[in-house]
Amino acid sequence: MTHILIAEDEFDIRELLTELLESSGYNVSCATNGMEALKLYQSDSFDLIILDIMMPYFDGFEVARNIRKQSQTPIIFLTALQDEENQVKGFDLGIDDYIAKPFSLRILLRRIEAIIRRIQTNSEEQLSFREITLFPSSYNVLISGIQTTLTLKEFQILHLLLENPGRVLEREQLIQQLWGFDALGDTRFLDTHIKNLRKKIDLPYIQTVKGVGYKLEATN
Amino acid sequence: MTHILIAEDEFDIRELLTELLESSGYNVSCATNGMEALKLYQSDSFDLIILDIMMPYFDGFEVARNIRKQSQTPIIFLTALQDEENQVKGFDLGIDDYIAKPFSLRILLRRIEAIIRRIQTNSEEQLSFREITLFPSSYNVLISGIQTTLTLKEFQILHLLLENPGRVLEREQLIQQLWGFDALGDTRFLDTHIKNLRKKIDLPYIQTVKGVGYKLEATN
DNA sequence: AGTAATCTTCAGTTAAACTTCAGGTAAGTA
DNA sequence: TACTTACCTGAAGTTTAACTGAAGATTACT
Repeated sequence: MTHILIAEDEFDIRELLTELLESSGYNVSCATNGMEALKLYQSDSFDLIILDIMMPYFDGFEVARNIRKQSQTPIIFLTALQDEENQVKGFDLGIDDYIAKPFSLRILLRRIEAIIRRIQTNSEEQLSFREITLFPSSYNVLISGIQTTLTLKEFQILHLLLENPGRVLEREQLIQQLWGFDALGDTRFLDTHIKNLRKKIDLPYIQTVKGVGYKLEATN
Repeated sequence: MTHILIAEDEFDIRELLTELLESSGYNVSCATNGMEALKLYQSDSFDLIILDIMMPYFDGFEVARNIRKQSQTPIIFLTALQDEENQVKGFDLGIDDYIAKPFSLRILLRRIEAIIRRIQTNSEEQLSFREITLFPSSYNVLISGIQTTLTLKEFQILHLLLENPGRVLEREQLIQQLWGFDALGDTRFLDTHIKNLRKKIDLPYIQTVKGVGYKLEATN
């Protein structure tokens, strides 16, 4: 999970950011001043750092300079200082983006995503449920750590189930998404794929909801 | 040398940017509209793309969407459109930065540098996977230390595979990138190149994902 | 122009994946 | 309990995608 460090002395902004980022699926840690930020940075690992400039005990510039001595972790300045000098100074320290307050939450989120996208092109994403792990980009599946070969349709079905754990996927919905047509006539072929998939993963997680569809859920 | 593509219909801005970037040591190519930009993009390779949004024959959004279909080359929007909607739309297409006109030359330069800094930590002049080593600039390939002669297409395919180890490259994607057209009719020629490539490298790393494409992955 | 290398097309083959089928089973209902 | 409906399952049948060797077309080089 992407871990973000926020250093910001104003309580309201800190809370706002934390809430926004956590609800977007990020893991957030907060510091209320520069020194705390550096301490946190040393004791933990982060994928992205958001820094206010004007903070007590080391300002954003100091913190950025310090971090850049040791790593290339992406840094975003989020600050009320709009003048060109400070922006240039920031970028020359090696920061990745400079966002002026007041800022739009939507755009802040997009800019964060843009940077994360850029650094994460190499790291492979994965979906997990219990002992099932699926790697969308390599079409690999691990069951209890053992690589398992699935056919395309099986893979796609499992992919959809893993994207919606616990939620029932209707038969028609599944067929619509994977075959691209509305299920009109005989759709028994879906049963066959489910059967084969169940056999291969050999775990009781794919449950039938009679009359509706299938869901991914542990029995207990 | 870092190669930048600028697509901008206004003569003055185009000249200004070109001069600025060339004097900063970049190699610059220009397009005056969206279609020209896409053509240039197909015929040459770029490290960064700067797009105006409002242009004749395909606007910046269209161009960005098209480029993102085939690659992750960094894109910056440089536009008079300041509203939030367009910014969000841009970032959701996968762009890296959005700069509103009028812009400061110094800051533009810093933002460009920030992005280039970010991607150059990943750029290599040598790509390896197990006993395969490929040298992009000299078109050489070593297999278990032995120099191997590949044809251009074979080399390009292997290059793409090595840039994305483990990731499945879809047939259409491969054809789009190496031949520059959408795969419509018969694409059996790809099979032939893969066959020849497999024969030459003689290692079981190029794996078929039936119905999708090919990936580079060791069997065990 | 002539030759060699490379790329593309072709067609037969193989193998995998997908769908159909039909009898059986489990769940829900009266 | 009988009945209905939906789902399960193994096996058979069908389709489709990819592989392959060879031949034809194109391109590059001398």
